[in-house]
Amino acid sequence: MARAATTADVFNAIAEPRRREIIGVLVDGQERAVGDVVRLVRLPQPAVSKHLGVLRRVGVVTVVKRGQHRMYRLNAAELKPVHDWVRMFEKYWTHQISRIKERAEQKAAEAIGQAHGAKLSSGKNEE
Amino acid sequence: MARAATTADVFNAIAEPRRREIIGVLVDGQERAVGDVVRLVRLPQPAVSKHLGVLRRVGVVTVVKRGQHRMYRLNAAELKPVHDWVRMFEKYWTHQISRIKERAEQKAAEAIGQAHGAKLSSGKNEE
DNA sequence: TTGACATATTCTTATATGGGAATATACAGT
DNA sequence: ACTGTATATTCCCATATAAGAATATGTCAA
Repeated sequence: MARAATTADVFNAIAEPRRREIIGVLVDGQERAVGDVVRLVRLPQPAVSKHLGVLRRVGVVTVVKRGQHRMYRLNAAELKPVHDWVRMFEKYWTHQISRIKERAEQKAAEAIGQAHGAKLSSGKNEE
Repeated sequence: MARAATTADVFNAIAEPRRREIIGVLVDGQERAVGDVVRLVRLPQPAVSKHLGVLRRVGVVTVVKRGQHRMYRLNAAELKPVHDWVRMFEKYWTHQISRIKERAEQKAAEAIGQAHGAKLSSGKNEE
């Protein structure tokens, strides 16, 4: 297999910097025509159309035709999986002070792991 | 140009599901040998080594040799950019009740937009 | 040294880009 | 119908995978 399609999921879709830029333009929840996005992100129109196409296929944006314009709007809910996933690591940077706390938790976890008989590496040279 | 390298930045690195899985294994901050990761994620060892290589190049994990093992540890700080970016959209799902609030804000923004001279065509249609 | 184990690297191959250029499609106004 | 505007699509191409197989490298132990 090759790399997953950019439309495979949100994580792949937002991996592209320009797509994040485009999302940024729509962050206010307002709908915008393609041309407006083009002006704001300063990319060729075909490029923007393609990127919007990817975002649409993943559900991150929605479209509605209005006259000769296509109005795109952010569907932020689709970004929640990313937020949910990365929130697992929030504790690591929320308070720099918490490093001490982390250490403690780590030690605790370590102890539990040992008690549980979790077989880690074969060597038992670890303290 | 082709697609950006998976090692181009954290966003590209975590786009791969298996890599997120591997990160998940290291979420407790504990260091683990490659073999342990292999057992936990149930992927061929070369695949795991490659994925860990990508994560290491991006800085999401760190390695240290210990005997014949290579101990990998999560460096969660490198994931902060993702968290920071996606947090821009947090408000859209934090309280479902906030939809009302959003509407209000949207209206306000819309008004400002109009005043700014944003041209929105009239008429309403869909397919 | 020999052998067993742990991990990385080097192929190959099928697939998917993203950008640019050119073109097609759709719609609005006259 | 004709023209201008807005947006999407197609084609080409350089590049980068990710998985699998095979192999190489590195390290411990007897």
